[in-house]
Amino acid sequence: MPPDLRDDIGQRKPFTSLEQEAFLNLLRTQAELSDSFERMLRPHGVSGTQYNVLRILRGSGPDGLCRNEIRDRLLTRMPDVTRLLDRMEEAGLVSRTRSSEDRRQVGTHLTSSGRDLVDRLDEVVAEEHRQRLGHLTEKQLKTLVELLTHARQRL
Amino acid sequence: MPPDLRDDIGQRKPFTSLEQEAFLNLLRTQAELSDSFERMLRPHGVSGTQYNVLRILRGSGPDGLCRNEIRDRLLTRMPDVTRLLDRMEEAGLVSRTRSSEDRRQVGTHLTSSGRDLVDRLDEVVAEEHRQRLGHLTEKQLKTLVELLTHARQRL
DNA sequence: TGACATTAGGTGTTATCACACCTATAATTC
DNA sequence: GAATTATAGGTGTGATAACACCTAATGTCA
Repeated sequence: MPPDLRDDIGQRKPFTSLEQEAFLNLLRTQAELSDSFERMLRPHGVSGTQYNVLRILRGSGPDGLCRNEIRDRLLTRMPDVTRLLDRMEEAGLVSRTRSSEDRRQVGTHLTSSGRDLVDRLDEVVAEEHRQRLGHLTEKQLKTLVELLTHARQRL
Repeated sequence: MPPDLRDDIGQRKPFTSLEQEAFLNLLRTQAELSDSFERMLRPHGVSGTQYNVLRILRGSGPDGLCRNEIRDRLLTRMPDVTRLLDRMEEAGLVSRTRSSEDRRQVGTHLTSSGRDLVDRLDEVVAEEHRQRLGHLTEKQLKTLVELLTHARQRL
């Protein structure tokens, strides 16, 4: 029998509701998986959010995407994408070019170095996910995805 | 049919593995729920982590807990609990007293104001969870908790 | 076409996080 | 019981996140 969250965080009282228990379990599980993910990325010099940006840009055309498009596609809310991209530009992972049609827009796209990095990371990332979630069966993973998707339906 | 994560973040390619899809869904769902939770707490002047500390301290004796105990019970890793507690002390939510047996230890406990706050928040928090997760059935919530607990079993 | 709103991007500033390192007290061990 | 190790807490510092606000370019419409 796996230790449940209450044992884990040394809580004595029962949870006050099933909704609360689900929320706290979600927080805990995400925190542990993300911590591990960030530690895996660290030696490669990028944060989880930066890796997310690299993947987003790899999936888009050679002109790249504008800041707001990137912001909207990020998994987590990030109010200061400008300086996130500043840092990535400084690290040589992305570069920016102001559009000539709409001079307000600045397209951000991968440099070859950025593309190399994200390509190289594919394998490590896949291995990380196998390590962390590979013990769940296909059916369990599918159910988990379904339930998480369903959980997001309430604004 | 609820929109899946790929629609949500404008991703064109399919996920590379079921494990990855589960991980990304977990990140996304947690981010949305936490954002909402933080927004709910904001008018009350505490962050999610601070609220977590308030609950931890409410569940412990009148002597409170030492810093490391609090750190270990937090849902998310937090390397700088000292200054987190500094801020809460400054806000009048907790107070600290150095132990006389072991002069290294400092017990942190709720002030009456801190206790009032966490008690008052019970209702709002319960309502928030109902709002956000109340559309899941009891069976779904239980399954979700089980799967999240299981997902945490791999170190 | 000129005023106004909207949109894209950026900046200033403060709070918070994160890491490495430091100090004081207690426990251990020779 | 002196030296050493372990433990509890704290500090210094740079990086990042968060919030409000600002500027420039484009759209809209009286």
